Amino acid sequence: MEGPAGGAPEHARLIRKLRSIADLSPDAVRAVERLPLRLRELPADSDIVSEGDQPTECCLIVEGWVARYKLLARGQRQIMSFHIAGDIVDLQGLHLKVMDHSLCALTPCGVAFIPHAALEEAMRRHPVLQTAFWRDTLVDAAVFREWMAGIGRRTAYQRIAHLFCEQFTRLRAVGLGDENGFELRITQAEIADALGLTSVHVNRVLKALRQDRLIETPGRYVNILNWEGLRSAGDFDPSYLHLRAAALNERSP
Amino acid sequence: MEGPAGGAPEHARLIRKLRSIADLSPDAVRAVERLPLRLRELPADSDIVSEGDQPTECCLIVEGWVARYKLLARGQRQIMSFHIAGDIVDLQGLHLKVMDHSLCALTPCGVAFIPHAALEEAMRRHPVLQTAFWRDTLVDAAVFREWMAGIGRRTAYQRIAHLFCEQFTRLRAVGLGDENGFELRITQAEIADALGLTSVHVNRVLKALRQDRLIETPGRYVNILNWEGLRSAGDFDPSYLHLRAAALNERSP
DNA sequence: CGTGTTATTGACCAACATCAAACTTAGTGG
DNA sequence: CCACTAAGTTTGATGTTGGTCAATAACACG
Repeated sequence: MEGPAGGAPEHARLIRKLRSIADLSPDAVRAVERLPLRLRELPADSDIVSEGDQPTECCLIVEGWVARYKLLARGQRQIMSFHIAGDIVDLQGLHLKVMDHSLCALTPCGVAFIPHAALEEAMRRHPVLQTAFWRDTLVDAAVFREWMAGIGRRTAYQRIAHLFCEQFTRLRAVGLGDENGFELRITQAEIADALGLTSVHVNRVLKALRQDRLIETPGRYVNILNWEGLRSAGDFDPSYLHLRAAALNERSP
Repeated sequence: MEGPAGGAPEHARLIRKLRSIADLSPDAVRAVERLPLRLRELPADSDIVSEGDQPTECCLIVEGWVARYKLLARGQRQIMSFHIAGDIVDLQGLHLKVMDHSLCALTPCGVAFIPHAALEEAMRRHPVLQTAFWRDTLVDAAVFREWMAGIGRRTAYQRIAHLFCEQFTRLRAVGLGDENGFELRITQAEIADALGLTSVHVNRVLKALRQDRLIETPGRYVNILNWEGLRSAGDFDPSYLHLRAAALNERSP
């Protein structure tokens, strides 16, 4: 019954993620492995949680890409973060009872719901887990701040370069993504909604990034031709991701 | 020994703030009152904490306005939040050891430093305090998200209207601010850095807001002439502040 | 294959930035 | 109390990034 990482693959993803940002005791790992998961498959474009909901479970992403977004008055959408396997996307629901935004599957997704009560019990028994989960919500906030700085003060070219650096780094930190690139499982319109741009402009900037030989984009794949060039174009410094050194090293070429 | 709110005025501000977002037991209130505070007066334009620091205390604002900001590659500044009396501005330092941004006094400020150890001890003894502080960091994150949506998708006019609604609501929620307005203790350049604009453009938009009879700005004061107009111009809905009903009602005209 | 989605490109436009200068306000020191 | 100064506000002229509108091309999937 025990998988290669000492639990079901769903638990393993979560443990890998928590290990990328915090140090877990063996005891805590076992507690995570015992968390009850209610597994579900969601089609693309379906909401996982919606603004106004009062969830009683948290949602762990097992497979696929998820977006956190708000809809504004004139129907515009702002995506505030992308999430990948291992992320628990609504830990905040533990303490903020009403959702002030929505979460949506961008690709077909495997997700696992964990009752708030089970998480609370695990945290009570293992304060290190409490630290890890709180820390995780703080890292999310740090990413919000970095995105805010990008949207407010960086050019479209810098923003897209920065986004690619961030996604690549985050995927590598949890053992996904390849040596020199990653599969970008979102459309240009979704990039636009994340960066405060239009899809037309995203398309033009991507062309420029290709022409500058920073990336190649065969199909849905982003192949990084020149990491240092992309990093400096995007003014990317991964400190704000607060990754542990071990996880960060996964990125180096 | 007990003041009007049952403690020194510095503690009272913090309690008032925590009460605006969470329900505190009398026991927890007493624990907050016993938190050791190291008081300091800071001149305007001085950093309270800087990017790269590894603080061992948290900073409570007792008087004045504070900005959270990042400096980017080309010397541009993005302000990510404003803070007022009662806010603990770097609770995240409890779990993220290295600051990924800075905090700066915009006005002369009274601040109180609280050792991490004292906060941790209080939270261990009173789990409700732990909930309240975690919740506070989650509300901060909710505000980041709202600002991100504004910078990414709202016009300059909407953003400024929204900011004024937010500041007014937050000041009222902790018992500061007047019936129909508040003292705006920041410059137009600082508004610009918060909203991803230039000070020139902020100035022009303020003129438009005045001409539309939404506000008056005698000196540093923002007088709200038409709350409903300002609210709808800024597409402001206070849900994301996650204020308790009692605190929210302080805003109604 | 067809049909809907996504990507790409062009022509034109608007919001906001940049540059520069004048004006107002708030301190500061004599 | 008044000059002097520095900071902040206001305004105009002009430039640029990125938006809008629209059409076509390339995919993806049943």
